[in-house]
Amino acid sequence: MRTTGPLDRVAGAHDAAVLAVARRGEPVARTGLAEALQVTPQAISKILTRLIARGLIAEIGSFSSGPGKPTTLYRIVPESRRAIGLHLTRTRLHGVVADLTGQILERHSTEITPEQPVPALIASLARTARELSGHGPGELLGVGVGMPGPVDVDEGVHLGSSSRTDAWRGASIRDLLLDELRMPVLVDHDSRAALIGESWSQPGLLDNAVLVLAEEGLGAALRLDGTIVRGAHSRAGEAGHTVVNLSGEPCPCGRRGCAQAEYLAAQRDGDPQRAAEVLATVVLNLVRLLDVDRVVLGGRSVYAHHQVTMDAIREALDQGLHAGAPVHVEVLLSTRGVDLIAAGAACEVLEHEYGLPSALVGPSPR
Amino acid sequence: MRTTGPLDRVAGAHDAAVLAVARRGEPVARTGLAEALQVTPQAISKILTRLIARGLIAEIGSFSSGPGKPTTLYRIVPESRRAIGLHLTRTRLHGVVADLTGQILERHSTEITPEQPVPALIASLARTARELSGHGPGELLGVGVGMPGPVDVDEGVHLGSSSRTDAWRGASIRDLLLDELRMPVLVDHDSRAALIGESWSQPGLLDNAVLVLAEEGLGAALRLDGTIVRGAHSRAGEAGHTVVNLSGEPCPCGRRGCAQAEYLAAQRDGDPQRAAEVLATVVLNLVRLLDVDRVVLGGRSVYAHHQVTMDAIREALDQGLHAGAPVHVEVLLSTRGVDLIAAGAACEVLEHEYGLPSALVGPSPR
DNA sequence: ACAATAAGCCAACGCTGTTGCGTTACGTCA
DNA sequence: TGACGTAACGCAACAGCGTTGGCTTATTGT
Repeated sequence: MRTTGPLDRVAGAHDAAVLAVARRGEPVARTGLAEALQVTPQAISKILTRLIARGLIAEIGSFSSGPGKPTTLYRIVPESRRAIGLHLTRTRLHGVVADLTGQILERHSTEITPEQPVPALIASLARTARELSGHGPGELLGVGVGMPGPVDVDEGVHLGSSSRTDAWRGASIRDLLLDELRMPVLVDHDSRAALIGESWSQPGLLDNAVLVLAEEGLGAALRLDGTIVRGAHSRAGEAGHTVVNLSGEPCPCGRRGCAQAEYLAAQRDGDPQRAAEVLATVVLNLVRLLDVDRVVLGGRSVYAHHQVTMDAIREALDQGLHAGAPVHVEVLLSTRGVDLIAAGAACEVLEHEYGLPSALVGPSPR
Repeated sequence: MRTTGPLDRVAGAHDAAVLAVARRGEPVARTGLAEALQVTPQAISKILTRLIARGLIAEIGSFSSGPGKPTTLYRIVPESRRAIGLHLTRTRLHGVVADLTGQILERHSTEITPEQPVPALIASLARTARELSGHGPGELLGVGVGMPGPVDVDEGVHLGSSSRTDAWRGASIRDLLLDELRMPVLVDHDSRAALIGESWSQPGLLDNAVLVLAEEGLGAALRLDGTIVRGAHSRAGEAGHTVVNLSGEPCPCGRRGCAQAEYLAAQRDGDPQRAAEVLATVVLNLVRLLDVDRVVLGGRSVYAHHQVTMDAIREALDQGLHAGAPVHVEVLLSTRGVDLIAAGAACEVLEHEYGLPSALVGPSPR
């Protein structure tokens, strides 16, 4: 987004809103957009002119129903921009290239040695990014990295996990990778990247949603009233360390009955049913507390037992919400599979460039 | 806020931001505001001119340090606007008048008969509002009502509690009271009103905060990244019905080990220590999940045992956050006491009129 | 008394979306 | 086949936002 004038914020927000509507894939028309953005059709013309000049939107034809001049139709140009997304775990590095709509154009996967020191890690990330950077048309916007554990997205540093010593703690992954690649880099928490990715491809649908990610641990990301929640220290989403069983399993974090401890214990005991029930409790707690209307599930551990997991969650929601009003909560399994986080990281780069700005007035008043 | 032009959104946001800074009570100067809002001093002059014309801001003098023309100082004019706030429970009706800064000017309390039918309830509310409307100078903006149970703030209707039959369920309290008083009315959930009130008087401080309210039940309100969370169906904040003890006390909502059930059971057993520990678990769960840096406690049940409660929460936070990074979470007891919710409801009216707008582009794209 | 300094005002500017009016392209019907 | 009504669209003038550059004002220090 440009930052010259003061009204660019208005223009930028409108541009982003039009792109969001267009991203859904269906052709868009002037009138519909005017209604969606609450501006006059004439303003939409100006906005579309800007977007067309930037190559993000193109005309695709016209549509006539009844008398009068036919409506001109426009579509997003997916191939106009690209972004690289990298999913980093302790043992693997999975990367994708995504176009402007979040569609995956190319994949690349590598094994990495666990507990790799930071310089070697940066080299691996850069190698995968370079491997992917050749594929696909359109301007390459940058590289997004999604990784487990708390991450400060503003500084691009990994804050270190709470339960163990960590070779990556405090590493300024963003700055190091930026120096290496000479390209914008964005580093964020894995589940947050995943949720941004899921909502990028279906704008508006996940305005009030949580994504629960069950990989090595149990994490979550929150989108409330349209905004991703990061929290005061960029640590929001630690659903794995909320207590669900006061007298339960001890957790490395020092407390008893953390959801993650209960979940892992059930898995260790070979009891996927109990694990699913723990997950269902976490989900129901989130729904009750945050009043989201959509829940997205992802992560290897969910994919492995998706049937029992989905059943347990649906049952818990049916029971738990029945007493109250007839609110409907949709439970979705991520359709991206193993690409979930890598694609999300790529979409986060797109969102950073072309997403809706959250605040109108610059920073908060101190 | 005016709605004529398209740029009023920019102006409105800036006006609100200046008011927010001024609300802290200290005199404000052009330069400081320019820095806080990230605009030029010249723009601040224009903004202040608008606000002075509306009577919201006044000049109070000048301040000279070193050579050069002295800095002109401005202050908010608290007495320029007023709002009425009503706190409704099953047995009592407590009302206040607050000025533009949220200071309480007058109180009025009444007993009401439990399970009062809706028409009588409206009459009681209107009587208290009229009683209060005479006090204090300044334009009276409207009436805010804070009440327990889920409330749809957009429609102004009480949605009915989840556990019992309810004479007020579905009552359009806002519309009925509006017809009666011919004055803007705003109805919201009690804990949400409370949090808005607390943050109104200290702008910016509670940008990432939860307020936990322990009255008849256990409720919460969330403010994340500066925005009050309402949720998809205006039901966010049901912290009382999150499970903390999978094999615990049965709850009227149908599940076992809900925080509220555990809390009330501990109180019933005359064990304030255990009740405090349940509350501490709820707070720690909220802090972990949402990464807030401030927690505000309120409600009669907290005031009665504030020492053990605060101690238990501080201890839990010390233990629970020690393993991770050195993040500091401040735990505050509300200073408003029994006025908490009534004052909050009044502030919610003020915020509706003079608060920061959340979104830049009108509605969300469908 | 005079210079140096800092704050604030005025006027012109670029940008936003809006408004009013004219143009274009279609379907319909005589 | 041609006139007419209709709906989408473009052009130009407009009001309002913060910005820019130059000038005025009020204080301190020499």
